[in-house]
Amino acid sequence: MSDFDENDAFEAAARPRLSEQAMAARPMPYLDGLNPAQREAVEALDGPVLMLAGAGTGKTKALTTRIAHLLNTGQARTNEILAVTFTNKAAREMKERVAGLLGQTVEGMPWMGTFHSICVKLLRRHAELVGLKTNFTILDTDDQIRLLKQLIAAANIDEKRWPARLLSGVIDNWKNRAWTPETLPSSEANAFNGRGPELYAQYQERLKTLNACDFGDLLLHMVTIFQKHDDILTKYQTWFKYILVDEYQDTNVAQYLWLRLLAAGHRNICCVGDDDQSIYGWRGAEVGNILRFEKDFPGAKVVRLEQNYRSTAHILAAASGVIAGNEGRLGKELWTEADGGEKVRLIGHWDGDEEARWVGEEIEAMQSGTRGRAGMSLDDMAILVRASHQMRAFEDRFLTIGLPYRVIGGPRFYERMEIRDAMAYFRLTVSQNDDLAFERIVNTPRRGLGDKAVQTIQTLARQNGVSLVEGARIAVESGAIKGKGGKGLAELVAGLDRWFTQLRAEDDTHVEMAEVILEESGYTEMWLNDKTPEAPGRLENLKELVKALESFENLQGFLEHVSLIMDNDTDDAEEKVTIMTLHAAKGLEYPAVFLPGWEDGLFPSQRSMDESGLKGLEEERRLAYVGITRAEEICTISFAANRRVYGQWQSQLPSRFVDELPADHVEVLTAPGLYGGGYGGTAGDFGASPLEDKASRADAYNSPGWKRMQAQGNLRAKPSPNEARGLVIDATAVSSFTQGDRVFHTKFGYGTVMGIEGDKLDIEFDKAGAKKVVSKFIVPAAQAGDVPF
DNA sequence: TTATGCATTCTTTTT
DNA sequence: GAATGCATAA
Repeated sequence: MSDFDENDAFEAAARPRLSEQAMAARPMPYLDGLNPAQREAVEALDGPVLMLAGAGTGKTKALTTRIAHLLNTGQARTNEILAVTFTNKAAREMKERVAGLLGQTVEGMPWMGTFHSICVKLLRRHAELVGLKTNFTILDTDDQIRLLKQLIAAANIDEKRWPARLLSGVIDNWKNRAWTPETLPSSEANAFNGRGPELYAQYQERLKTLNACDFGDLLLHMVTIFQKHDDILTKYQTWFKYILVDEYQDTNVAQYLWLRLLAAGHRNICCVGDDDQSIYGWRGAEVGNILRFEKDFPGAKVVRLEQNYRSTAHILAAASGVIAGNEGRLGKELWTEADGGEKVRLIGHWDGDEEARWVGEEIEAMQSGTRGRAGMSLDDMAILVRASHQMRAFEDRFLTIGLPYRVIGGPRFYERMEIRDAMAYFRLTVSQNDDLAFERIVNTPRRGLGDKAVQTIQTLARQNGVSLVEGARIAVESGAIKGKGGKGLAELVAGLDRWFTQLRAEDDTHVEMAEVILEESGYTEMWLNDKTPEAPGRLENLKELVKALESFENLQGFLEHVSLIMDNDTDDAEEKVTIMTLHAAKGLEYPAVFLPGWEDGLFPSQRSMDESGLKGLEEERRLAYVGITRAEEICTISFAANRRVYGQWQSQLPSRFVDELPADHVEVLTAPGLYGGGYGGTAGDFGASPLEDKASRADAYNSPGWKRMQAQGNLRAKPSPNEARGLVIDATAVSSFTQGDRVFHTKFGYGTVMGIEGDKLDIEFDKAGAKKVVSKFIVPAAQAGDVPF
């Protein structure tokens, strides 16, 4: 662990610099593959540098080469470089690539990581300065909300009108701006019905007593410490000789201050970013940070990377055309040596289901090779959506046709209920003071402890000034809780004590302990007895959790890791199409990209425009830009005329971004099927006058027939293929099934009947796994067998 | 205390 | 259409 330890760091380290033996002679082959701009960015080691790197211009290459160069020339040792990224994935990739460039493993770049992971490391050393102990816990959003709910209730505020989620957002915002309760400007006094500031202060107090902090605190506390303790700041300023920041356009004020404080020493700060890819304004990111860089660091060298190595000329031109609609850009002109390639493809559909169906067919076609193109791997295709609820239509469809897919970003592993429950048990075993963990699992599994029992425990704890576990102990000993609940609580407390001593004794590994805890607490049993279809999956996840523990030395280490890691890279061997949000796609690239749902209100998102006006619209436009520039060869944009919104059918207009696509670089595909041609005629029409065309398209959606259907409330204008084929049978026509029958379900595909309970069937679906389904949605497989899904 | 059914709100985007 | 919260019943 070549960390930044007091000894390690300041006793000018006996460790030799990488270079001292052979610096001058050391070859620099890594410089050869760079273009002039990249090379300039790599070689300008000293002083502030702003690298404006457009999409696909080899930014990571430049950044990693720069680090390799720093190490190779002996300007800095691995632990004197602070390299900050936003995601763990980016940090990992960076480490690997630096190692690759140097042809050796870079053992420990201890200060390469996300803002958050680096701040945790720092804060553990200085926790006492902000009233925490070094072993503080990091709350996740769930805990945070629960805590705020309590505070809101205690303040006699109607949680319905002023929900905890809202307050949590307000507080997050303040933290992103680096405002503590003490430094909160008066302009914020009215927030949360005027009670915001006071609740913020209470919340921070409460965190302190819980020895906990939330995500925003990690940054905020460090900024506070740096601002108040000159000696500490100086220490780090001196230590970090070189600072590198990835995705600078996404930094918020707190991160910006943190960086500026640290960089004030050597002034060797290199920020990499692209103002056109700033898509996190809603999370407090300030594009202003990047626009202002030259003012903040006078004499900064600005390098522009503009040669794109990723996309074809048409795709690049389409993206440039869209982003040109934004004001106040730093200005970059991306170019490529690649020639034309395919134009961006544009297609409209009747509704979201049809869109999903079409995309599925298109993917299958690409997989087997079309239009003179060789077959592509599913791994090379991605569907990028604006909002995660759009994913559903695709999942349903792909499940039906058995097309393998992976979803990036959905509910993450560590956010799942069973995992969080298990973790609460672990947390409580490690530290009985973890009140939030206790609250989470007192009655999970059911122990007969309801609200009233919990209240009794809380009162006892408060009266005696102890933790909830201690309160529970008192309740048990005094017999304050009677009956089943009392017994359950006694067992829980005894269990916690037992596990704690057992863990201490170290007779068992922490992995074994985890198993013991889940077993003895009755948690595993709870899911074994659970008959819902999700139960087996949850048990699987628990197993996976225990397995994940193996790579850690102890429970504490694992808990720490989990609170920061939000990755869910599942590197499964099978080829799969990727489905994810546009936000999640930043930094990634795929030969073929589908961009569905380009409809006004959905994309650009109505909410974004309502809340942030032109600024919001411009951020949406950048999101469009990010989406298009993910594509290397084929980019397909689509929109639907009708879409379910809140379960209600709504007619949609094509996105204004569709009109902003430069016609010369777009090929309009005529939609297949009955309604497909209704929005704009030929490619020529579209090319000639996109604006006029928009009107005609809109008219098509406002046709009398369409209006009539709306009025009738029969918005499902077109029968589904199954309805058309007479495959949807009504409830009165339920045929009877027996165990072992092969059946078909429009959503889950083919399967086998495993069991029958009344009108519900337990079915093991070939693709979708075990489900319980009402029999009226099921058809015998034979009947569906000739359906070409 | 828990289970159930009804009504309500809502869905951007996430370290 | 799903998830949450609330009221009522068991």
